[in-house]
Amino acid sequence: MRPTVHDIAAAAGVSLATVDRVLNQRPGVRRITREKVETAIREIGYVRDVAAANLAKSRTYPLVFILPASDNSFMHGLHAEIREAMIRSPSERTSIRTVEVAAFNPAALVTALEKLADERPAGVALVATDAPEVVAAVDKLVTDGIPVVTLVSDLTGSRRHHYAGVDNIAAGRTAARLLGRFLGDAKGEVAVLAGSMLVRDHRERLEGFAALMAQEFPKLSILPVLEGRDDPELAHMLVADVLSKHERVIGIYSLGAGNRGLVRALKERASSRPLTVVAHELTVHTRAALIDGTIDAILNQNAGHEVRSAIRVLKAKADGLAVIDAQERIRLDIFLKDNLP
Amino acid sequence: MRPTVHDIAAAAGVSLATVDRVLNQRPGVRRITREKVETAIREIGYVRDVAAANLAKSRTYPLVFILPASDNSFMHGLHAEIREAMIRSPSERTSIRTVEVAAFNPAALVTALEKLADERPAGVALVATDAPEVVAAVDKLVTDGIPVVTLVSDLTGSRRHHYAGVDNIAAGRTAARLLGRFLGDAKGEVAVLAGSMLVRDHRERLEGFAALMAQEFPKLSILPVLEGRDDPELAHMLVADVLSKHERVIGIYSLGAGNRGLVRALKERASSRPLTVVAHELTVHTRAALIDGTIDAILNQNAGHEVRSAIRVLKAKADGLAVIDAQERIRLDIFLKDNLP
DNA sequence: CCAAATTTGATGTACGTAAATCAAAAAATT
DNA sequence: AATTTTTTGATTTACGTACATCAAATTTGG
Repeated sequence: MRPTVHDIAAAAGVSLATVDRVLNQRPGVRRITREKVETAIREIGYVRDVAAANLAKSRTYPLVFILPASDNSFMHGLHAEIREAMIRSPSERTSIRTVEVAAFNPAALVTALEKLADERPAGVALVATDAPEVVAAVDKLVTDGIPVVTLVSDLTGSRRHHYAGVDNIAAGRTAARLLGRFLGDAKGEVAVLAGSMLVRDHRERLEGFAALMAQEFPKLSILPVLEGRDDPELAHMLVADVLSKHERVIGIYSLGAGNRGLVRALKERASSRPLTVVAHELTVHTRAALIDGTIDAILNQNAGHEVRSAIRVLKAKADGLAVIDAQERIRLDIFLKDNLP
Repeated sequence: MRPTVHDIAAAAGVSLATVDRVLNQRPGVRRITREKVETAIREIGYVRDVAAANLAKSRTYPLVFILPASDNSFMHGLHAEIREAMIRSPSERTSIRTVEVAAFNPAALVTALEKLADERPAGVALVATDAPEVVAAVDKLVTDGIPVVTLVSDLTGSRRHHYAGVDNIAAGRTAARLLGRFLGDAKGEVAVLAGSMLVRDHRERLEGFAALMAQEFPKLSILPVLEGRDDPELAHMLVADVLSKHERVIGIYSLGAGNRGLVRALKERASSRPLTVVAHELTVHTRAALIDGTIDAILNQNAGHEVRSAIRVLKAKADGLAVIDAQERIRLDIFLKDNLP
């Protein structure tokens, strides 16, 4: 049987009330007594029964998700997963609220973060826009004792407790190797379509991609990055343009969202010269393109896992509990047409 | 606020005791009353607070894991993950016991399963050996109301509640495409190293691999399968032999465990002709070989996820609760040297 | 319509923790 | 030593559910 507060009391030779005072950091306990109790806790290996404690406290975990107001499949998917989590809220004792802020806009994000200081939620998850003032705002929350996790895009240099997202440098390198290996001995040019170089995850993917390409596949040269702003129309135009102007393009890496335009441009092109394409994020569009052979591989981050992981981590941090690191590592999914879920 | 038993009682116009009788299927309630209560439950959307219920019942979930006594890295890893889960047992209210049975031995497995009927654990997870008598034994447990999940290797045709493992046909197909694409235009032979064709997961991987190879990469021909019985020594011998005898081997698919022998054989070979290798299961040996370039890709199933998923599912089934399907899908990891965890 | 059987209600205890109150004891201050 | 202050103990209620007991009400059978 797992030890309870009664066992601590007996072991430390104090009353239940004193144990409670120590456990919940209530005042009115002498140093010596406090230490006696703490020793007893360590010695009998007591761990608070979180379920019972939450029951007694009628505790719920008010969580806030701050998301960019972006209109692409991935963000829609992320929203959908958060809605799913809201449905499960009653049984998980969470109460989740989402806040939408303008995308790629540090100021808007900072404003949203500052508002939370008074509200004091049990935890905050945010898709970070990478800027010093955002780091400061996040650090402020952390200092105030509010658990913070970054979602999808990290905020390096900040004191956030956790990052629920993939390693984007590794993703870029993986894309490079897939493209390089799939292209075999062929020589030629590779086009890169990104959303915006202002977002950290896109920058990191490009960084990893370019590094590995240069290092291992020197016979492939990378064309200047196309910034499609995750907009299907713009992406379509850019890709169609590069394909018509550059004869020697034999590979494309699409590292952002909004791949609808890319797929359309690929299907419209006149030349029948083979083209190897690696793209990010599994959506209805990329999935169809993978199946019909327009895209060769998709790198994906599972939004559902990211959301559930963020919630688990926030709850654990709010209670000062440990997390299972291996469980919370968000893996990079590689999908070929054969292992689609 | 989430409705409680009191709310049901008020809504149905009965006492708490009657609600309790209905909820816990205790006798002594008239049909009409029972229906009145059940309607109220549905209408106010009551769901039992499992945490509170488990507290009141002092409930623990006695779970049994039945594992083959195989001496390879993957099974060691699986054991390690179960030990980790045992450490977490107190806070998860589980009490986990493992049973080791002879590998590839239906009779031994059946004996172990039959013993469990009396013990009546809250759930059983087993690495299935594929045989009709095992199906019968599993179905017996299911009929007795004991939740059963298969782990790593499935038992098709049985009434097990869930399978915590990867889709092995898809894994085989994925291996085939990786190998085929990595080899580009090259023509030649491909060797396949398996553990045993008596195990379902190995059979399925081969099936998927052979099918996709024939369909999409006809210029690559598959040599007769080598059965290494997951034994490093035997695998070493078989691979060394096939490499020396077949000049035209340009690819290898290792779909079983015990890849230490394979790696050794690859490093020892004289010829410098390039060889593309896809193997299963990330272990210290395959990881090192991936990094040094001996292996080109590793397909992996995450044992930790499988164990945690099996536990979650067994607990949910024991309580008659729903599981989050997307969360419990065990994904096939594809590791290149760039996305290693 | 009465007795027996069944059904329902009322009530209390338990699970492990949180939180509050009030009294008693111990320590610190004068 | 007397007083004030601080510390500790004892006890109670609560969270939402499970489970048991006994009394009261209702239904059923004869």
